[in-house]
Order: sequence, then structure tokens, then C-alpha cells
Amino acid sequence: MSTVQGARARARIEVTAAIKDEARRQLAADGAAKLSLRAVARELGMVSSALYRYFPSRDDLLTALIIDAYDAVGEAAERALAEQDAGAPPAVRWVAVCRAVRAWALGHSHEYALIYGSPVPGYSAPEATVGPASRVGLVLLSIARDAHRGKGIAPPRPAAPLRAEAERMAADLAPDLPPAAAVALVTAWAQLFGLISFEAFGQFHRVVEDREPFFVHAAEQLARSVGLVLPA
Amino acid sequence: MSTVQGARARARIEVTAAIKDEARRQLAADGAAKLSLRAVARELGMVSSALYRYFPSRDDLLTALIIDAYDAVGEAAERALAEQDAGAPPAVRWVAVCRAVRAWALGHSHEYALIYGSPVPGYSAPEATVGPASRVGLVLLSIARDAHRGKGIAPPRPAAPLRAEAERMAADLAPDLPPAAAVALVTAWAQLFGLISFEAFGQFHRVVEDREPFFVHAAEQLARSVGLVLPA
DNA sequence: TGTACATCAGTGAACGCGCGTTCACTGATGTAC
DNA sequence: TGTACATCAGTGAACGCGCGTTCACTGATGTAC
Repeated sequence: MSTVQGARARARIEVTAAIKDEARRQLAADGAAKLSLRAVARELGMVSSALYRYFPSRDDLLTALIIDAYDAVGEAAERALAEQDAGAPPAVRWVAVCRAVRAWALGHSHEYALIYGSPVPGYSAPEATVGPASRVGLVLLSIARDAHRGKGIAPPRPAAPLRAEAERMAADLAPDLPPAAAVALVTAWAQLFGLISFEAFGQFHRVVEDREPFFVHAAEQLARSVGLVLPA
Repeated sequence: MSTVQGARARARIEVTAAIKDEARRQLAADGAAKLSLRAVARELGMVSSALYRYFPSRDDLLTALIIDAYDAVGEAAERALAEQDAGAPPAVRWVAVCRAVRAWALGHSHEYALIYGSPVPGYSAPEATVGPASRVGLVLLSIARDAHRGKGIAPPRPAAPLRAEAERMAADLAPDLPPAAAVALVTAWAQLFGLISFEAFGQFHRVVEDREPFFVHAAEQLARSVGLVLPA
């Protein structure tokens, strides 16, 4: 065990990556349900049983792909936020993050479907996925939090029979924000992925044609719905 | 050929329905990818080749299930609208329809996933699905149209580089509504299913607990976003 | 009303296929003395 | 530095399984005269 890893350790990392890459390629070609260890092995010039040195089962490979996908889209969101000018208004940063998530989704539609589409039947996501799964949400949250620390965000309408749940949500997710903001944020988060899923899954076929400006407009509305003020 | 159908015709209708029912049962158990003609036949006490008298291939059976699902959720939406009092304000009718769609989705989550989840790989929806697929959207549209014919709906903010597409959308979908209303409507439509999908697909796990009031609140916001005015 | 023929639902065997996973093994890489 | 042993990646055969679809067939239901 040395800090400079031996050939064996290095090979293991490379082969593991190659397996995941090939699996992603097959995901894009045939979807998650048809992802097959044998086909991956075949394409890699290995014998199928060899994959069991790297992933104890097909489900574990799926889990790895799911975690990678959540991390990839989370990273895209984080990068988009980091690239904004320091003085950029929160609403502008919000829209930039939304666009980055959409771009990743459209560019990796099968990985997107893996994490935001129908749950894979018989597969239940292990604990290890919950961290990566929350990255996009945390980015959106951080924008709202910044805005709130700045001039305070204009919180949207409060809710009537929702008060208790709103307080619970705020306590859980963002104790520094008013409950109404937490509700608005979670709502916008789900709606953002609704817009992206409809586009990625083909529901906008013959409905929305010029999709980029449509999405940007919708993202701006979402920003407004969480109380961020758009510059004129 | 008589108006009172013979035993053969009646049997055909019944067996076709039995096949679809069993297929739906298996859909709920294992998901669309694992839906198998042989398993359906086995459960029905038939030999697998007999199913080919009713559906020329597995994909045709899937198509029938997809159309049925679109029709079922569309019918749920239409029924919810029809059950409203004649004088009910548009926003109230809107929320009622949203709730009906949600209730259907949560009660038939695998059929919901079939139509609003990841597209089935290698399967492309035939033309016959587009009519049924638009029923929910048309219900929402009709509410907006009524509101517009009444006092006129408060159209939301117009859009900057979206103007041309907004006009095209309005011309295509609702020539009697202002372009901004068409954009708002399609946006709300996608966002509605975003909320429902997140709930149905488990993304609200440990995020939203008391989901009914949360959803109702969000649906009210959607009504507002298309210009419907909520009663105080 | 009765008979001859056409239609059609369902059978059973077969085709060719791919899958996940296990297991005893070989041989190369790494480790400890 | 050199040797003996342990670790581990990859092999190849085998297990048991289920799938979609085709095809020649039987026998019951419907139709036309």
C-alpha cells in the first residue's frame, strides 16, 4: 500500500471506468432495461464472468451509473453557478443553472432518464445515491439563500393548510429561509424537471418548436416564483 | 354482420380486454420493460401463440396499453371538469382537474410511468397515440379559454425573444387566446406533470411529507401563472 | 330447416436467441522475509 | 537482492432460465344457398 498506486490498482481504476463507459454507451443505445453485463463484457473483449471482479451484480453497476449521472448533472449545475460574475443578480444565476441542467439532460438523455425517468422496476436506490441526488437542489437553494441574505427575497404567497408542512420543510432544508420560500423552492425544483423531462421525453413534439427561448422564459418565471427579482 | 354481435365477436372483445387487464397487472408488478407475452398468456391459461390472434406483436400490445392509459387519465381530467358546478371560478376548476390527474397518476403509477416516464427504448409511439395524449392538455386549455371568454384572463408577462414562437404556439393550439397565454399554458402543463412525476417517481422522498396540501398549493400557483384569479 | 363451406380461435412444437450468475482453474502481479 | 507465498484479474464451461415469433394443425362457430 503506497501513495503511488501500483499497476494493479491503476489497472483496476481504468477497467472500472471502461466498464462504466461502455455501459453508458449501451444505455444510450438501448435504455436501462436492456443494459446487459454480457454485452458490456463482449464489447470490452472480456469474458462476462470477469465483470464480477468489478461489480458484484448488474444492479451494482446500475447503481454506479446512477450515482455518476447525479454527480454529472450536479457538477454541471455547480459549474454554471461558479462561472457567474460575482455581481450577477440571483435571478440571472438561477437561469444559468437551469440552462446548464437542461443542456446536460438533452446531451445525456438516457442518463437523464435513468435518474429522472420512470424508476427501474425491482430496483430500489440505495442510500449512496441520496447525496449526489440532491446536488442540483442544493445549488438552487444556495442561490435563494444568497438572495435572502442580500436584500431579502420577496417571499411568495403563504399557504393555508400547508403551514405546518411548510415549517417542517424549511426546518429540514433551509432553516435560514422563511417557510414560504422553502415551499416555493421545492415547487420550482420539481417544475424545472417537469419542463426538462417533457422536452427530453418528447412530449413537446409538435407543441413547442423553438425550445431554447421557451425554456429560458419558463426558467425566468420559476426564478420569479421563488421571489428572485429579474433585472429589467 | 348484425347489430347484435355474435358469440365470436363478443368473445373477441372479452378476451382482448382480459389480455390487456393481465398485461396491466404485470406492468404494475414488473414495469414495461419486463412485460412479456408469454407470461400474460400463461396467466390467462392460454398458449403464448394464441395472443397473436389479438395483437400482432408485443409492441402492439404496448401501444394499446399506452392509448388506454392516456385515455384513462384524460377521462379522469374531463370527469373532474364536468363535475364542477356551473358557476365555479376557472381557478377552482383548474385545481380540481390537477387533483384528478394527480390522483389517477398515484393510483396507477406504472401506467403513468408508461406514458409520462422514460420513453421505452426502441419503441416509437405511433400516430394513434397523439389524440389520446392531448386530452389532459385540452381540458386545461378549455378552462383558460372559458376564463378568457368570460372576463378575459390576466395574461402573464410577455416574452422577449420568444415572441415569434409564442405566436406560432397560439395559432396552433388556441387562436382565440393571446400568445402569452398559450406560452403560460404549455409551461404550466409541463410543470404540472413535473410535480406529479416527482411525487410518483419518489423524488419527494424525505423532502415533501404532507403531499396533498403541497400539491394543491402548487396547482393554485399554476392557475395563477396562466392568469386565472383565485377567489379569496 | 338443413347442408356445405369458409372463417377463425386456440394448440403444441419448434426456431434461435440472450441473459445473470457460479465455479474451478491459470497465470501474472505484489508482498514479506 | 532473491525467493516463497498470497493476492487477484481474467478464463471457459456450465447452470437454468425466459423470451418473441412462426407454422402446420384441429375443431368449433358462423354464413350462404
